[in-house]
Amino acid sequence: MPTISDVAARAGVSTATVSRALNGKATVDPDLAARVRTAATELGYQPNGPARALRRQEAAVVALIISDVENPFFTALARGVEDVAHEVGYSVVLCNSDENADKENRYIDIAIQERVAGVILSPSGTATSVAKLANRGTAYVAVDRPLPEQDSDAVLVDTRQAAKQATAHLIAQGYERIGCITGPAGVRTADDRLAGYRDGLKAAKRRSTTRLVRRSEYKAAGAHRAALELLSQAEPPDALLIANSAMAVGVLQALQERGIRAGREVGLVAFDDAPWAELVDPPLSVVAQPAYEIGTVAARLLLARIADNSRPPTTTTLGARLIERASSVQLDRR
Amino acid sequence: MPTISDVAARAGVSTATVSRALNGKATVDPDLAARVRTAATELGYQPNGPARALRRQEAAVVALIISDVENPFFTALARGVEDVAHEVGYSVVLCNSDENADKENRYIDIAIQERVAGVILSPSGTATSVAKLANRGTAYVAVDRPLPEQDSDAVLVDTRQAAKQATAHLIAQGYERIGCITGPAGVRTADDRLAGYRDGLKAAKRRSTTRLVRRSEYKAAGAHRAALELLSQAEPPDALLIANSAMAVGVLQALQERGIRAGREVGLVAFDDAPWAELVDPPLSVVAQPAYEIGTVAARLLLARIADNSRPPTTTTLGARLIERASSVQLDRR
DNA sequence: TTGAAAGCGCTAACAA
DNA sequence: TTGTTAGCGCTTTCAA
Repeated sequence: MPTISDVAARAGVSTATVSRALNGKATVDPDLAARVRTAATELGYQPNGPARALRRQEAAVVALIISDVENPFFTALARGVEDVAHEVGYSVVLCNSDENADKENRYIDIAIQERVAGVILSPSGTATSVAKLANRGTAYVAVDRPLPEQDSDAVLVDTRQAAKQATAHLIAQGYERIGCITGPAGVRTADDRLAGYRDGLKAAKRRSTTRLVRRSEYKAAGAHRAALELLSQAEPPDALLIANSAMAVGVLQALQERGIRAGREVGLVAFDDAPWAELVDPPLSVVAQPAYEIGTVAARLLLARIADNSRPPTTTTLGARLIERASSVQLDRR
Repeated sequence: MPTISDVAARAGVSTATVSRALNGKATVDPDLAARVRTAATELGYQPNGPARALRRQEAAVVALIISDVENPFFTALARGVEDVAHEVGYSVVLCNSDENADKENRYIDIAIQERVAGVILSPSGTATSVAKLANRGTAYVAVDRPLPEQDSDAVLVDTRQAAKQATAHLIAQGYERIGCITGPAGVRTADDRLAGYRDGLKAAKRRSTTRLVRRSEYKAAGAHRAALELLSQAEPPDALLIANSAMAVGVLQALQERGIRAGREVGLVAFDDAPWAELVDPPLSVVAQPAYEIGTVAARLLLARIADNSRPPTTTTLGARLIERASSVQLDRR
């Protein structure tokens, strides 16, 4: 593997000049610079990243720690981050914390060890391992969920408001016993969606009851179990607000197994506009979140903080959009 | 940020001893080792990754370059790679080449620059930028698609055989004019699935005609267009073999728009068992690929090659499984 | 505009 | 078992 010295020898200059030429410094004689570039190409020279990072005390890399790579919401978000980061020459390292505080913590350690320029993460619950980043002065931005401390950059969705709106929609459609299947306690989006659901009931002077609420992992299997439980009750729900699209899969499976037609016997609204939402029968009403945009905004925020760590913290809250489809329209109204 | 010298000073030993203690070398006095660990914890010491990589001439990192982060097939594969890599203390860096040879090439350069221990990639077509890896002696493994040169490790699926089987199934169900919507020319899986489709027709003494074949990106939008084209013909297909699940979404949309019932007027089989495949009406028949397993096998192969670059190249071919659901059962047979 | 030289933090060869 | 020391490849003063 050729080094900068090999290039220098071949071009007949010092390593300092090679470094300057290859990094586009203006203070290099054009002829020399050309000679250096030629030599580099001929040798197939690739700079040694770790050596550069060691010397510069920072790598042109940002870490993105998300809680589920298999969740389309997060992959869309990831693309947003990538697109912005690449524009300015940063690489993005994707890490999957699996909604697991230990894994998250481990990835934060790795990010610190690798001396990345910054970290974007969807914090998994209450663990404050993020404090380590703050202590070290590493730039970071929270996405999807805020951090316990308020003094950090964050890009969020007004998910409570969206849940309230979705609930109001179900009420307006004439559903009587509206239930909610949300994510684990302590995960902020899960709590907010539940709170918004309760807001919606309250605004319509409905009583909310824990008998119609279930929590599970943000996955199909848990939601499947939760739905079966709810449907087995003496007074089962006639509509459900579901906290993400993976859970919606579980709920739809449960309905199918029980032979219950979605939208007729049980109205449905789920968070996240999955590509297949229009394909199920009846088409699934959803709350569409601006996942890609969350990623781009977060990346820009991170870059700004990398450039100036003293800037005041910013929280950006984006809106979500309710898309009404047939799964939430009462039969007698059709 | 504390360095190894700070830890050494605090523990009253040399940096060499700190290094040995923290890396679990057996030749350190247990008492000293304990003192070192205490000092490290008290200081919140985190080793400097680039410095270590520079000295060791290799980072405990493998790069995974996939052609589409938003494709569940690749995210499942990624989890397989992750799980195996983490077991042995390697980090995984996920890169999204977007089916774009330039981006792929760029990521390969980055992988080389960062001196990763190895690369797993789904090669986007014919570009042989992979040769750079070979030249430098960096370990790599191809997944999903083989590389032009045969002398490298690869983990593949016998996708041609699977496509043939799926086509035979459609024929057995009584479909007459079976079409195929596959990925871009030059992408090996796309070509293989088409070849398998033709194999299937041939085995049944059917003529294959290009009028029933379309290609597009491996995305919903392209498949949507392709399906509309096929359905607009004088003699439209009465069944379709679709090369992945994102494309299946596009095709199902097209059928919906045209008011054509899948499985009745047009039989369907798609590659990849998406979580929603059972939820559409009628449930979608699929060719399930062992994505997670591809990832685990590839990771183990890569680790073996990192350990011994002289071992003979291995190609592992895994099977796919046809899951027959109602979308490929002729109405008169139900 | 260029070169010489120091040094980023770590590990490993060598010496004690 | 421990310490001393060289050096991985690069960037960046500092001096010329």
